[in-house]
Amino acid sequence: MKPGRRGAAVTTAAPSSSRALVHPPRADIRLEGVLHALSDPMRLRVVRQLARDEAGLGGLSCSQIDLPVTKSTSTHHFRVLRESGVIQQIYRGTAKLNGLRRDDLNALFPGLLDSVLTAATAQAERTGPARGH
Amino acid sequence: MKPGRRGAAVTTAAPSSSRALVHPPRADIRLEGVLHALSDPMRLRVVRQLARDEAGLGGLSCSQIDLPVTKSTSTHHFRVLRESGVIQQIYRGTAKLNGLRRDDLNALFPGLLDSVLTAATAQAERTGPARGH
DNA sequence: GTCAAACTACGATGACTCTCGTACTATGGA
DNA sequence: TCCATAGTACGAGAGTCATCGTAGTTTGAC
Repeated sequence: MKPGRRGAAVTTAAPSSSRALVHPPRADIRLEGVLHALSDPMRLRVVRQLARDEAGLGGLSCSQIDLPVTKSTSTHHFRVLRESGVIQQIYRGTAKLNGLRRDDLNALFPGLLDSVLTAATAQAERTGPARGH
Repeated sequence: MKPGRRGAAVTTAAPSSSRALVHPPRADIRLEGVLHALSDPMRLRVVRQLARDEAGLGGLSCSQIDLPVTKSTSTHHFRVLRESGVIQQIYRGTAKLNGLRRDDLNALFPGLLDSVLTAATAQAERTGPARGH
């Protein structure tokens, strides 16, 4: 039996390498799903790191993002983020590059992502001003 | 979550009737908790109805809010909303009046509540009116 | 071809959630 | 006093979630 990719949602374009990842099309992204995805501390952490990196390059690989969990748990969180429509993932060699779906999120839920990011930063400063940066 | 005095949260003032409800003080409200509370369709529905009513009076009683679940499930959702800091509840006779904690939320997470409400309305309009295919 | 790196799949486990029904308490009136 | 109204408490069932460990796949380099 094949790994059987469920769904068959539009995969925006030809991946730069080979394997394809299923992303929900913009119209299928649900507010409840996005809020749920963002309500987990680990996933919020991923999103913040992606946002911080955003200006520079095209994305961060999973292993570049520092999470205090095992790799398989990490995979789980990245999948939740992708399937809820928060992030985009493309294979690049053996790595997988992650980026926020800013355009889609802003089109559907104007201001939401930014207010969550701002709130997360504010809360982090409030809670632990004496910590990593 | 034992009902037992967790934290001794400040109950903003003398209740107009008698029984006291425990609310988290502003500083204890966590972004993850708020996002989680808002990620449930029923609770989002409650919050939207409270927002719609907001201009007028002081609050809606639980039974005025239309939810397609039993009373005990309803109680559960109101508690999650209260304990996460999203709503405020006060007893008024046999009823319990509910209102959004707008000031606290805006102070902690500027713009978040409004962008969620806007997003929820937009999504409802997108999904609701046509229901085409 | 072989090997390491990066990530996935699968199965398990313990915790939490949403839902309900039934029984209970508190309040305000007839 | 008795009763209806509004909501709570408790317990159960079904489901989902976060986490892990182990085993597997894909890719690129040697």
